[in-house]
Amino acid sequence: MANMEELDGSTSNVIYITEEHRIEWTHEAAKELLKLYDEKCDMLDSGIISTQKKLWEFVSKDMNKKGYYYTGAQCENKWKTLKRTYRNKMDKIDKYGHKRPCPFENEITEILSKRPQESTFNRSFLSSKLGRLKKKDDFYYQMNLNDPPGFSDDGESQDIKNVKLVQNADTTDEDFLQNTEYVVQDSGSSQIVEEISELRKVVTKQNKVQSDILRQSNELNQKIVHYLDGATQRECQTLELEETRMEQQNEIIKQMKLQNNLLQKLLDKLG
DNA sequence: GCCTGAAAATGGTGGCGCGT
DNA sequence: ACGCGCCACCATTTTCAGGC
Repeated sequence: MANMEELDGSTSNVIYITEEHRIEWTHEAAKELLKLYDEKCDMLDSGIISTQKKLWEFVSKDMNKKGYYYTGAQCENKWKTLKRTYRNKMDKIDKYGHKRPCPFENEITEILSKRPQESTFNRSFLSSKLGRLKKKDDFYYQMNLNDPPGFSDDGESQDIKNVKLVQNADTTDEDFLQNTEYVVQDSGSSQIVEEISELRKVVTKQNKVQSDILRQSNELNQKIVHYLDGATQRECQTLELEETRMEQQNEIIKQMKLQNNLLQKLLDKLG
């Protein structure tokens, strides 16, 4: 590689640019990219990040903090390339059964398995799944590290451990980005992002468990309702049968009375 | 409230140049 | 031949402003 330009003063995480301004991705940088992308996707899912574009800006900023100087667009491109390479490899496995090592196969598999909508081209599904979770005007999120989202009732707490990521209609996305940057830097950088991500996972898990319980409860209730409906129906049928039986008995009694009358008249004539 | 068209967002793909 | 990084373009969906 001729005429390389070293952008980073440190000896590690060195990035080179060629005469044609082609950047190079080191193995470590790509691995970091996948890790950050996975994290940021979690934040996108939970609505902390509003769009994919912002996601790549955040990834880029975090990469910069770790000494990897790539733009959001470059990060996005790298992800696309990695995904394409991954798919090509998988296609070849399907077609020819043989396998050459695919870089970051495990990492990409994990990311795609968590987000199946990304593994195939299906925009409508993607949109319905992720959605634009919030309209820009509604964009108002609060994160509290002591309490997972939705579990805190003290939004005004001044506890320094707490972190708030807030954007309302009066703030621009850029303001929000900068404020978020400020808060995150002040509060311990990527560790907090990781904690948010972890907390989100816990909440998601709890929500899933709750959802499962509710679903099972609903199924049980439906069965009970179904059983009760059946019981009511059977009871109605029993009543109807009973009524019919009573009517038949009345009819029998009526006929017997007529018979008795006739017999009485016959006896009177005979004797 | 509904409709419409422009703009934005997003993922996929083809092609180019380069290196191996 | 193949892989990689990048760019440009396409198809589709969503958002949003404007008009009725």
